[in-house]
This record gives sequence, C-alpha cells and structure tokens, in this order.
Amino acid sequence: MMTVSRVLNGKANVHPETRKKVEDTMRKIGYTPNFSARSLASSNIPFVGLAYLNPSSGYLGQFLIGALSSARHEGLHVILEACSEEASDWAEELVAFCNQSQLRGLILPPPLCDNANVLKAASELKLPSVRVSPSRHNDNFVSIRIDEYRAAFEMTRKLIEMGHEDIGFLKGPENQDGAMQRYAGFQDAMQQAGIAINKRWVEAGDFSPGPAREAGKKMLARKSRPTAIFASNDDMAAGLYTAAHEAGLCIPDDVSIVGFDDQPIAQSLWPSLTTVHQPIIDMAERAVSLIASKNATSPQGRDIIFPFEIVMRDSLATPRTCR
Amino acid sequence: MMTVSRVLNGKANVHPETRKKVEDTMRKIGYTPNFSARSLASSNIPFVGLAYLNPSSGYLGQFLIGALSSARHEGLHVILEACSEEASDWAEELVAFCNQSQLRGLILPPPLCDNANVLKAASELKLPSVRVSPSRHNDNFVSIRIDEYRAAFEMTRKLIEMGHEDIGFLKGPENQDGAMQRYAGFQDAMQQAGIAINKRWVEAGDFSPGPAREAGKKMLARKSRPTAIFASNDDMAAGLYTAAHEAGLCIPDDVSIVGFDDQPIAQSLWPSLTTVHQPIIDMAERAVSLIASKNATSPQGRDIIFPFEIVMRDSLATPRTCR
DNA sequence: AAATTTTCTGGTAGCGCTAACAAGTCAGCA
DNA sequence: TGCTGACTTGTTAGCGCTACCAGAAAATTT
Repeated sequence: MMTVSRVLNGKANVHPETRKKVEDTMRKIGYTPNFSARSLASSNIPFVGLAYLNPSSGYLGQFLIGALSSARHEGLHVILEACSEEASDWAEELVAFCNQSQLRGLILPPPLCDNANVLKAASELKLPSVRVSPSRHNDNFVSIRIDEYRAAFEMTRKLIEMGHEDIGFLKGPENQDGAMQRYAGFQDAMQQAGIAINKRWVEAGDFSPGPAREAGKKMLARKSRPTAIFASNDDMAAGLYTAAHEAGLCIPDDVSIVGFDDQPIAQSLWPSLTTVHQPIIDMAERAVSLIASKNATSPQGRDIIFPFEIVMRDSLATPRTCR
Repeated sequence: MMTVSRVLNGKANVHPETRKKVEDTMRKIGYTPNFSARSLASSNIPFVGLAYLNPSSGYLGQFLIGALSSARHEGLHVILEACSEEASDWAEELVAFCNQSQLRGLILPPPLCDNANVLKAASELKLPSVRVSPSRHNDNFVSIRIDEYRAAFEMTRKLIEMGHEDIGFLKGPENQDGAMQRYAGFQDAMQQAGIAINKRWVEAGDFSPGPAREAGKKMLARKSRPTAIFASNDDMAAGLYTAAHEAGLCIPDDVSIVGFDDQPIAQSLWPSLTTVHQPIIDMAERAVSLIASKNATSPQGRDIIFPFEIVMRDSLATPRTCR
C-alpha cells in the first residue's frame, strides 16, 4: 500500500520492477487515487484564489483557461472571487474571501494588482500572492508581466522599418502606468530613429472605442495626416477603423492601424488587426505553478518578464508614398 | 464535535440555542472547515468536468466565470479538459479524462455538445451530463439553451417595427442547426409581417468576418440595397461594418446592422452593436448547480430554455426613408 | 407518575491516503 | 563471519471530518 503511494507520488527508492508492476496493475484495475484523501493525508492545501473585477473583459477568459489548465496539472483547484466594482471594499472582500476558503496562494490580475489596499491586505494575510501584469513591479510580491515599454518600442520600430514616418499615437488613460509605458516606448523609438513626433497626431484616449473614433477623425481629417496610427489597445484601434472608414480611407492602403493586447476583437475586425500579443494563458499558468511550487515567496525571480509577440495581420502595410 | 458538524451542514435536530452558540464560537475562533476532510468523510465527489474546444472564443471565458462562481457556491470544483481540434479523438479524450478524474458530472458546451461520438461516450460513462446551447435537444441529456429561433424572430420583428422592410440576412454555416434556426426565425417573422424576402439580400456566411464583408459588399453595392442587415453572429456583423464603411455608408443612418450573441466585440465596435444577448454566465451557473443537486439525470425539466435579451445599442435606427 | 415518543447530543469507527518509523534484503568490506 | 550502510518494503497512526448508532434530555401520552 505504501509502495503504491510512493509510486503515485513519483518518489525515489522504489525498485524499478516493483514500480512497473504497480503501474501496470493500476492501469489494469482502473485505479484512480482519491483527491480528497490525498490532500487530507498530506495536509496539502489544494486551492488557489483568483480575485477578479471585470467579468466582461476577454482578458479574464484567457486567464482562466491558463489558470485552470495549470491547476489541473499541478493538482490544484482555482477558486474565483468576484470583487464588486466599488473600490473601497476590495481589500475587505478579499480578506473575508481568503479567510473562509483556505488558500495556498492568491493571484491578482489587473486592476486589483495595482490597488494599494489590496496589496496591503494580501501582505497582512501572509498569503503568497502573484501579481499579473502589474503596472509597476513591487518588491514585496512576485510580478508576472510583459515589458510594455519594450513592446511599444518594437512595434514602433516595426512601423518605421516598414517605411512609416508620419505616425500617430492614441494614448491610454493618463493614470494607468502601463498605458504610459506604451507611450514612452513609442516616444523613444521615434526619437531613436530621429523622427520628430507630430504633436497633432498624438491624442488622449481612455481605452474605449468611441473617443478613439473622435480622436482618429481629428487626425485623419487634416490634409497632412499620418500614414499609420498606433493605438494603445485593440478597442481603440477598432474605433480608429471606424474613423478611417468614415474619412473614406482604406486600411491598410491609405492608413495602417496597429493595436496592443491581441484581444479577440483583433481577429474579428476586418482587415484583421496587427497588434502586440501578450501570452496571457502562459502567464496565468505560470502564476498557478508558482503558487503550486511554493516559490511565490522565494526571494529570486520575483519579476518575471514574459516575451510579447508582434502579431502581423492585415492592418499594417508599407505607406502608399513608398510604393 | 458531531454537533458542530451538524451545524456546519445545516442539518435538522440541533437545538436553536446550541446552534447559535456553535456559530458564534466558530466565528470567534475563526474556524474554517477542511474541504478535503469533508468530501473524504462524506464520500462526496466534489468535481465537475468541463470539456472545451476553442480557447479563443469569448464564449468560454464567460462560461467559466459562471461555472466557477456556481461551483464555489455549491462547494464543487471545476476541472477543465481541453479537447484537441481533431474531431476523431474527442470521445476518446473525454473518456480518458473522465476516468482519470473522478467526476460528479460533465458539462458540454458547443460544439462538443453536438458531437454524436461525444454524446455516446458520455452515455456509456453513465456520467450525468449537461449540454449547453445544443443545436437540438436530445432526450438522453439535459439541455440548457435559449430559443434561437424565437430570438431571431423577435429581432426581425424589432427591425420591422422600426420601419425596416428591406432587410438583408447573413446566414451562418449550413451544417449548424442553431444557425439555421436563426434563419428560420428571420424567415417566419418576415412572412408573418407580409414582407417578401429579397433573395439577393440573403447571403451565406461562415460566422467569420472576412466572407461577411464580401457578402455585405455585394448587398450594399447595388442601387437597391437593404436598409438593415441581420447578421447571424457578431463577428459577421463586424465584417458588415467594414463593408458598409467601404461603401461610404453610415451606420445606422444609411444602413442598420444587428448581430447575434453579444460577444465582447459588440461593445468594441463603433457604433456599438445591437444584438441578441445570451445569458451565458447564468446558463453555466445553472449547469453546475444541476450537477451539484444531482438533478442532471432527473426525468423532468430536461430542456431548460433561458430567456434571451435584445440589447439595443447604436447600430440600429429607423430607416432614413421614414424620417 | 410511569411509559412512550420525540428531540437532541455524544461516542466510535472509518473514509483513502501519507508521514514517520521499523524492518527486511543485499552488497561490500574488514 | 560479522558489521555497516544503501536500498527497498511494510507497519502504524492519524489527517479532519461524517455516518451510524447509543444514550440523555425534553416533550408527550397513558
């Protein structure tokens, strides 16, 4: 019996022959270990908490897929906690949640990962917590993210490489650090290429498509208009599509449009949107496996940077003047 | 100790005074029952399986939110199984999955719920299975769905009520029963209103935006064009947006466009898309709670119809000729 | 008041597994 | 031959809870 247990847990010191015999027999009689008994006996807490805020975002869906898949692999289970929209309560809600479920660790996707009260509460609970896509790394927690600055930088370089010089930029909300990093990446890439940024082609946005359309209209109405526009997220790129079409311009022939995030909409737009892909599923998997391995509190590797990818689709082409 | 257990499980035959005392003490000392021990002792299987296919759809994300939230409430946990894209293996994969995880029940979202092999395998495993949004109810399983025919019917009526008579329709794949029901609803509503369907304004589609754009171009290029187009899903509506814009038409002033599904893209488009909303989260919650209550095999209420909702956004207006 | 029923509370065993330790086997070496 | 140590297998107890049954207490009947 003990030997079977050892085989099950892949422990050392089992004779290869015995191990094989056990495995064969298990298969033959269709033995399935009892999850509850295992975690009870090993006094192993098999749950990871995942707090979230916005259920409608495509982000959470991707995230859950990654988290659940990793959880299954690690023999853990994910418990979802929906925080209400009212910011004041987040921390309280979280504490109540963590106390009533026994958790091995806590995963905080944005925007919860950027809320000071939430972070304070997580510290006080002494719960290994992983922040995913935080806008800024914090030494008290593990962060999992992509380099947004670099991604925006590379995307801008791509535009420049393809011959664009007259490039517009649609900024995200000023109070979101991540959005500002995207802008910084754009600025630096332009500067490094020796191209002056035309201030009239930089517009503020709030990550939603309506205002993005307005901003796009402004940029594209003038005689001198950009040959490409970089939107700080995909929703705003969708707004730009409308603006371009309303101005009678073809994408990408008259104006190229690129986005950021690679949300599902990027493939639903026509032409499909060239954008920056974040490996959300992989990041979520990593978050869970960090908690599984109890490494979420280890001092090294606390700021984990995942590679982004620029997904070339059909909304980016060389500018017409170059043809 | 036994009394505490009874209080915990809300059983009868505990003196109200004792019950209160226990509850107070539990709260005071911050007692949390051990999940694993409970399910071990009560030999209760706490897992629901959820098989899925397409990770990129917004559908699954919504679905997971509902399923996990209900699972938490019911004291269950969700185990995700990703089926590979190759149809031949689905049933085999599922059987392997169900055998190695001990499951209380299985949830099958589309398109798995419509696969004959999968259903056969589920029957043979004798696992209570719930089909969500199946294209056709099957008496051997519980179905949870909306009335797609009715939804398309109502949406068409809405268009007619607003003054549209020249209505185009973009069909979904011919081999998907649900898509065909949407078309049938459209047909019947038109017929009932005594409006002849113009065959040149009915185009085939495959639920993706590219071909939808082509179809839209065809419909909108002619002198006599529809004042409204009903797309069988939101992705195709997105394709129509492009077509309309390319034809120099304004949405909704020149042409109204409506969709079906209320995927996240509906709100990312500009103008935001009027579409049929399915309560996916509620449906997923129900699926889990059916399995929790062990009612998934009961003979009554096997075909559960959820209410849809027509979400009025900005892509639908009265036709211009009526102003 | 005694007998009977009903309501409540407590004791015991055991769910299926693993930690910790005990014991057996076998090789190597003095 | 006896002893050591590495490796392998087996034994025992107990994880925290609930099912089941045995009593005790209260309510009801005779």
